Amino acid sequence: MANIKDVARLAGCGIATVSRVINKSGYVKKETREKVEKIIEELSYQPNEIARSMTRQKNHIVAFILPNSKHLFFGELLYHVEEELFDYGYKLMLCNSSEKLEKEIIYLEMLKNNRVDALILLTNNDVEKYLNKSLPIVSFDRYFDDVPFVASDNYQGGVLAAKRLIQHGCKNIMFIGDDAQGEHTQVNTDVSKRRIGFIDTLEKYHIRNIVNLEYPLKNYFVSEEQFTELLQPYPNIDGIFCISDSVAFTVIKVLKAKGKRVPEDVKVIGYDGGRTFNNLGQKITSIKQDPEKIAKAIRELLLHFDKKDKNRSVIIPVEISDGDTA
Amino acid sequence: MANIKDVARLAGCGIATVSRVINKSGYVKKETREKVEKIIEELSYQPNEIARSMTRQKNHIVAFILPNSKHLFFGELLYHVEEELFDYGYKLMLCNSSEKLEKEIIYLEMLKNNRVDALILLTNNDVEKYLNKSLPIVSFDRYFDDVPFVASDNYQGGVLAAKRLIQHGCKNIMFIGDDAQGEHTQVNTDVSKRRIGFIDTLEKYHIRNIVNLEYPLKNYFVSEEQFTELLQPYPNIDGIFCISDSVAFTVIKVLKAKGKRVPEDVKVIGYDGGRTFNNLGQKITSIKQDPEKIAKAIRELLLHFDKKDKNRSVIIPVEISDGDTA
DNA sequence: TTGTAAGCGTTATCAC
DNA sequence: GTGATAACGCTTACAA
Repeated sequence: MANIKDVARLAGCGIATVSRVINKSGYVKKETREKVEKIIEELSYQPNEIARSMTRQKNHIVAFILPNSKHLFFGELLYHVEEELFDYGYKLMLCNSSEKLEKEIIYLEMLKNNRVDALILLTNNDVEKYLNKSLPIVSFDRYFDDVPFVASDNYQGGVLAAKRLIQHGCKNIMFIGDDAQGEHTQVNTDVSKRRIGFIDTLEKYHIRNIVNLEYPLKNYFVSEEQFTELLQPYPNIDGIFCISDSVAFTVIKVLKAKGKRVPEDVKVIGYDGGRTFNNLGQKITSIKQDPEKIAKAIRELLLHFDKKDKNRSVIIPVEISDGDTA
Repeated sequence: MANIKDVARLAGCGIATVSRVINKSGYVKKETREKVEKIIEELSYQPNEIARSMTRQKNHIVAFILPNSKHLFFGELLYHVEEELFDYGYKLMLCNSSEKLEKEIIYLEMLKNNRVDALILLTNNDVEKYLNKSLPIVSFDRYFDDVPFVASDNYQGGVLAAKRLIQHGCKNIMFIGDDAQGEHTQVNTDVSKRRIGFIDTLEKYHIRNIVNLEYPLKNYFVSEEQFTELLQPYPNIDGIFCISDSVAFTVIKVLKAKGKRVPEDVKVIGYDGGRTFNNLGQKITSIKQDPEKIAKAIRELLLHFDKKDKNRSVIIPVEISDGDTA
């Protein structure tokens, strides 16, 4: 493969001049530039990015640490983040953590050695002390000291869900979901605002019968057995807001198994957007996050990183996605 | 950040010795090694991977070009591929093509400049002439000259689907799906064997009424309008095999809209595994690909790449995933 | 405007 | 066993 020396030699100039042409930096006489460009074309020369990274100590790569790419919402977010970065000349390194702190730590170390330019972090683990704060970092949905974050408007999501249930005449209302706790430790998350917005609104409308389940979920997941048991003491519930679509699905299944009709007897609202690729049955009513806007906000924060932004947060609006369950 | 020179200076030796210690290459006296290791520990020195890539002209990064990470099957495959590579010390660069030839070409160029070690290719476009064949490449489901590939056993998938329909008494059988054509050009794909295995088996069992729809799909997708029209001439169909779950969903919806019961009146089988995260309605009966095994096969082929393997292919078994539609 | 040369942080080749 | 030193391919002073 041709290198910068080859180009310089054939163009009859020094390598610095070639470099100037490539980078459009400094002065180069028009004739010289054209000559160099011609040679570059002929050799179909492309600068070696590793060498460039070497001098710059940067490599135009952004790492994205997230639990996995299998869950629909993550897969979508990942897709849009990649598109955004691509448009701005950055590449994406995919770091699935499977929610394991251990794997996150290994990746965090690796990022240093690989001189990755920036990091997008989506985790429920407390990785605070492993974070290299001199790197641009943007977190999604989680608070870390001096790390700007993007979140969808979780509080408003709770408000919307509450209003919908109230509007549909629900009187005995339940919330189910924990506040996104990590593997080993608790971490501060914006997700807990779903609950807060929901409860606040119910109270504002003087709903008195509220069941607030803080059952610790794993991966926002609850099994049918668990929920059957959790529901046992509350036979009169007529409206449920779930912290995720995944939980909502379980909830609906259990309700049906108990002979309840959804939405006639009990209304159920999930969170994430009710996207399940081509559903054959009921479509869940859900609070919808917008992965494309989220991706855009993350990219902006990350690539125009400014120390002053360290405590900035960007909140992306949510909306209710109509389905068949509430 | 400490570098190899710092370590050498503090350990009172030359950088070559430090390098030997780091890489466990060549002879180093035990005492010296221990001294160096101590300093490395103290400085928490980690070699700069960019510099290593510079000398090696390799960077331990594997690029994965695929349409997107939003579709369930792709998201799963991506997940398992990342896990496999991680276990072997490689990082994954995610390259969403959105099926656009143009974006694939840009990525293919970039891979050269970044000296990516290897490439996993999942595309319906004919990128043959943009491929740098000196790089280890593994393709999924597509044939390119001198590029080994991994595919699930598409032929057997067709056989299984046929047998299931026959076994359930279907007499008037339809296949729907094209043979995975790209944006601009046709490309040879293993996916076409789904059709072949299916038809072969029907013929073997002397089924005479076969409707073979080769309607060109985009992204394995067919709209309800399109399929309504396609079905029109064949009111007696009682069994349908679809090239993907996505198509199967549309098919089932149209059938139901026409007053047909599934599976009582018409049996439908899809392809990919019937995974739709927590389905509330019918679960589709489907031919299931195993993304974990596929990922493993890809990794093996890629990391133990051997020129002799250029024409190798690895076929991963499929099985039928029981659902409610056939 | 342009070229020389000094890095960037490693690995690998040779002498010693 | 070990230490200079020359690559690797580029960017960027600095000098001319």
